[in-house]
Amino acid sequence: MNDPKYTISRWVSLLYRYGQMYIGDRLKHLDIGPGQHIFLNALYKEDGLSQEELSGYLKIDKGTTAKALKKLEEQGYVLRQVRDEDKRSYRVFLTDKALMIREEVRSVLADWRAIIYEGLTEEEQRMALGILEKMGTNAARWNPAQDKNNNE
Amino acid sequence: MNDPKYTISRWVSLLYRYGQMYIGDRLKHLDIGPGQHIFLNALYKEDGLSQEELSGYLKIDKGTTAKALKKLEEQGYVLRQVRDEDKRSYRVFLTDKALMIREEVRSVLADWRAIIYEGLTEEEQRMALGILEKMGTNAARWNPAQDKNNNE
DNA sequence: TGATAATCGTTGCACTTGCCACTATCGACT
DNA sequence: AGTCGATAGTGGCAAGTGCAACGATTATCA
Repeated sequence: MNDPKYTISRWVSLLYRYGQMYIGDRLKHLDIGPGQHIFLNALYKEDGLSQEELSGYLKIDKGTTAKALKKLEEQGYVLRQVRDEDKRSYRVFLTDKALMIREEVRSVLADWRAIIYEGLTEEEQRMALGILEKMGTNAARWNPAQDKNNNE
Repeated sequence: MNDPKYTISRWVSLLYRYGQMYIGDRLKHLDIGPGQHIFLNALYKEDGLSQEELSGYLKIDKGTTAKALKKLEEQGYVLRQVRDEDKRSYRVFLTDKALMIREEVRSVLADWRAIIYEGLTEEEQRMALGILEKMGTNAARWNPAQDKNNNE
């Protein structure tokens, strides 16, 4: 009787994994893996953040953030400069190379969204985002690990 | 203007990763990692499946499935016996050890669901599942990789 | 000021996951 | 029966992710 209700995490898992595959596939010709686009997009939204701020905003471990940004820097999509006010931290900036592919990266996400939104009414789409946001917020609020990166 | 709409994948990513963390944390005393509970649960629902059927049902790569089941077998939660009718494939069975923790495993998932459902009305919860299911189905239908495991 | 705690970032480790190549077996077809 | 393609499962590789330990810098405070 309660069986079907247990499958939310299965759908979430599927959506996450398939999304990673789709994005990775569409961006691999730019040498951007599924672990990096999320940082690019965050920086498209606001440039010059520190790694800690990125970790807090995306709720991603700072070690993971460091690795992703290191790779993005090696590929020339990003450059990091030490802050004068605090030499422990960087400011992460997008390069021209990153700005050049901005629309392409965004359109990949938009395409993926279109795929999973297929057959949903406008109303349902709005609701989907709203509900996901609520659930995501719940998840983030619960998680103790989040205390470490709580700089929003 | 279209910025906020792009964040679905971010919520999905967050929900997936935090769910993995939560489940991993709650089950680590049983030596069950976040990569294994999903298989246990599938087997709780239907025992004796082959690895290929599990892969197809969960839409998970068969290599990943093989590794997860190998580990579950080493830990004594599962045993695999070759089918007579087809010696290439196994039947995967739960052991008593796995059945013994069935309710615990399920309650962890139920707890996680309760956490992310917090503040949602019954109606919204139903809708959440329905919409996730639609989006998941869309994702699964699109993905070409899925052709390889399409045994549902 | 000097000692101690907190913070930003890096690195190593373990685990999950997907992809690909490979083996063994099965099925279909001549 | 013999051959060849398809299928189930394995193992190696690479990438993403979280965690914990660490170094460097900054902040706190006695």
